[in-house]
Amino acid sequence: MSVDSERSTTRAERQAQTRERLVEVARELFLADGYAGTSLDKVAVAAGFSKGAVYSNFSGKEELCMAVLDTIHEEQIEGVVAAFTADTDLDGRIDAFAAWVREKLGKPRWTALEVEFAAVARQSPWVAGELVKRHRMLVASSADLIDRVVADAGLRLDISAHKAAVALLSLGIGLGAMRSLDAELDVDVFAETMRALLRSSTSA
Amino acid sequence: MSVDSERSTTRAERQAQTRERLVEVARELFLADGYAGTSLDKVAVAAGFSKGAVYSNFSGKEELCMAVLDTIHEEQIEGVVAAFTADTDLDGRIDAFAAWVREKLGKPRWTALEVEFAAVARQSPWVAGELVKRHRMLVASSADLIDRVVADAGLRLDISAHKAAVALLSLGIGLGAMRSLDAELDVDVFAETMRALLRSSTSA
DNA sequence: TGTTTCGGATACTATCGGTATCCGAGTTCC
DNA sequence: GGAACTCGGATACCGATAGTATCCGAAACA
Repeated sequence: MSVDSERSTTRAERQAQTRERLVEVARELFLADGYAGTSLDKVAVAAGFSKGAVYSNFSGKEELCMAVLDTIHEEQIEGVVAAFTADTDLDGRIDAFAAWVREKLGKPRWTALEVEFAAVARQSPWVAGELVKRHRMLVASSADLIDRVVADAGLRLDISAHKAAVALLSLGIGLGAMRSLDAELDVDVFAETMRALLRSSTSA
Repeated sequence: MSVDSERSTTRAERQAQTRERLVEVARELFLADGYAGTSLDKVAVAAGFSKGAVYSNFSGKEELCMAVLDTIHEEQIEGVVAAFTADTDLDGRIDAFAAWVREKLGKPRWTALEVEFAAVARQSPWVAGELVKRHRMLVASSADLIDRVVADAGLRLDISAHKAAVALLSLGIGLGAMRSLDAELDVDVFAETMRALLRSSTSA
């Protein structure tokens, strides 16, 4: 346990920095070129390391990408919650959320990565398990959020909040996937469908 | 131009048979193990040929998979049209369609392949272009179908048939992708969302 | 200061998509 | 009917890349 105040970086800190830098660079490359299109060597070199650094910080490509996605998810959730807790009425909140969706699905590099990585799960039980965990968590939080927002507006959904959450997430994923293929696809479909879902609710 | 009635197979016929057999075997393997999980060598050997046979019938793995997907699409479209032209009222048709969706999304090997292959498009302009062509065709036919069915029932959608088609397709894709990860996912969400979309229509 | 630990580098292997080349049966033309 | 040619499919090879085995040197420790 050194007390050398000069060397500001202990070994663990250095490794943490390395890991962070790798995730940072990998995030850019994965988003730009996709999962398959990004080799670990490219990531390592772009970060100023060798492939060995990747493997001593992650079990492999899958875990690296999972770490990248986790940083992305954090930001996305933040954005959604912000939209839905905006200090207006339900319509205003839906508008804010729709705007967020439009922005995120408009440049769909993120959803494309998400979908591509989900495909990897087919070959990797570990990825499948981790994604299911995150997915269930996401559905549960979304359902909670929907419940709160709808109750806040004095309504009661005809469909369960859980099902609404699944529908909206699926729609977002599917729309993102299609949009990443076809740039001309109209993304406003999401907002309209959401309104249709919420319209089928009665005042509590 | 031989008139030998005994040799039933000319060279072109043989090649067509080879191609057909390759697609057939590839379809099984792609559906079972996914795109990435299926090597061309496996396909060739399982079909009783060598990799050379694949490359003299297809430009590569992508074209082979596209051929496989085309055979699948043909069957799927048939199923959907059958459901929606069943000789009952709108509710009955929706029920038939919902049942079809439940069956197809329940064992989601097909949607998983679809989504995985869509991810390939990111690295391949050719795949992207071909998929966009098919996708637009599918949206257009679906919109037509919806238009006819809704008009048949004496209704008028609030949302455009085109947008409804995009929404339903996206939802199906997204739900299929999620379902292929999480076997416990409730697929009936699709039917409920579809009803919510159609409920937001007024009698013409 | 000698010893141990371990993060990261280097060298190597295996897999797989794709290319170049070859062979021989089927086709054509005289 | 036989010589010349065509081309579907086989074989051998290349390049990229995920993953593994091993090594090195500096930090941590006693």
